[in-house]
Amino acid sequence: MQAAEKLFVERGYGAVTVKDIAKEAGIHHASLYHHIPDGKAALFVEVATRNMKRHHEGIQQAIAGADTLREQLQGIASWLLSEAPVDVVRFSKSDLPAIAQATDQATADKIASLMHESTLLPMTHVLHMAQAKGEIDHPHLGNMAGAVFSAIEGLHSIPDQYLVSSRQAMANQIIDVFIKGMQAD
Amino acid sequence: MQAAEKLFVERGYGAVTVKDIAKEAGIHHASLYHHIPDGKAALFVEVATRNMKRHHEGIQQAIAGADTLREQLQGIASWLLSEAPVDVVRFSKSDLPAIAQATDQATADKIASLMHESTLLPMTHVLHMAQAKGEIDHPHLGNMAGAVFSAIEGLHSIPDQYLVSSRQAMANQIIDVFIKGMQAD
DNA sequence: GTCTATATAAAGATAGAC
DNA sequence: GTCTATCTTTATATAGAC
Repeated sequence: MQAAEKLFVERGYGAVTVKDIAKEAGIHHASLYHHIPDGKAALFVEVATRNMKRHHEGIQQAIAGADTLREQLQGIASWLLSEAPVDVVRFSKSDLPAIAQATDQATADKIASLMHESTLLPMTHVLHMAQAKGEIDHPHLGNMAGAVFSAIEGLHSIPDQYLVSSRQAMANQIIDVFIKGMQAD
Repeated sequence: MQAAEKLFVERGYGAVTVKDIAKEAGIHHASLYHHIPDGKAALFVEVATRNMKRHHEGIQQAIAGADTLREQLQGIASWLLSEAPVDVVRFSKSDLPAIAQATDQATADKIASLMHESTLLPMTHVLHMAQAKGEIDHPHLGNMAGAVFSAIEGLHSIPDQYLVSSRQAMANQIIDVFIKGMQAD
C-alpha cells in the first residue's frame, strides 16, 4: 500500500495530502489511518527510508553489474531514470524542515544521512575505484560524484514532449563528457 | 513586499502558506490581500515571473562580462549560487501542476516557457558561441547546457556545515571538467 | 480493513473598523 | 495600508458501524 512512495517522492511532503495517497491507493482516506496510525509525517519518514534503501540497493547492483567506470555510471543512470526523481534540493530545503517540525530534528537528520549514504557515497566510491584502476585522475571526486548525480537527475525535469533523444542517451552523453573531463592530460 | 519571492522560490508553492509570507513581510496575513487581491496562486505566478526575468538579466550580464567560455560559465555559476535555488524538478513536478489546477494550464505553460528561455537558452547560447570560436566541439550542446545547470544548482543542496571548499570553487571544478570533456580529441 | 460520520485545526479569503 | 473578526474550504485525524 506504500504507493504513497510514488506521490511523496515525486511531489514532496507538503504538496501531497493524505487524500491524494488514499485516492492513489484506491481507498477512502479514513481507511489509510488503519495502516498509518502515527499519521502523515511518520508515513513520510517510513516511505523516505524505504525509498533511500531501494536506491542504495539499485545503485549497488548497477555498480556490481559492470566493469568499466562508463558502464557503471550508465547503469546507475539507468536506475535513477527508471525511478521517480531524487530531488535533493527540495528534500533539504522543504521536506526535511517540515518533517523536523512535525516530528523532531533528529528524525530529519537521520533521513538526510541515509540519503547521503544511499546515493552520493556509492557514486563517490565508484569514482575512487576507477581512479585506482587508472581510468580517471581527478582531485575532487566527491564533488564530481555530486555533479554527475545532479546532472542525471536533472533529466527528469524535461517533459516527454520535448525529448529529442531518450533520457538514457542524454545521460550517456553527459557521462562521456565527465569521464573525458576527469582524465589526466 | 515581494519577499514572497524568497519563500516561494526556496520552498515551493505548496510548502509556503500565505501566513508565512505575511510573517516574513512583517504584517498580518489579512493585510497581504490588499496587495494580492487575486490570491496566492496569482502571487506565485507574479513572483515566479519576476524571478525568471531577474535570472535572465543576471545570466546575460554574467555572459557579457566575460570573454572565454570558462569565465562566462563561472560568472553564471556565481550568479546562480548567489540566488535561491532554481529547482526545475520541483517546479515541473509539483509547483506548476498546482498552479495549473488553481488557475489554468496556459498560465502554467507560460511560466514553464519563461523558465526555459531565461535559464537554459542563454546557457546553450554560450556553448554555441564558444563552439563557433573553437573553444569546444560537441554535438549535444543543449544537453550539456542542462547538465551544467543542474550540476551547479545541485551545489545548493549541500548544507554549509558539510562544505569543505566554497560552492563557487566546486562550481569552477565542475566547469573545468565539462569544458575539457567537451573539447575535441 | 474499509466505510460513514464527525471532530479539530489550519489555510485561503473577505468585511469592515481604524 | 493594516488591523480584528469572521467565513469557507481543505486537511489531518478519530470514532464507531459493518
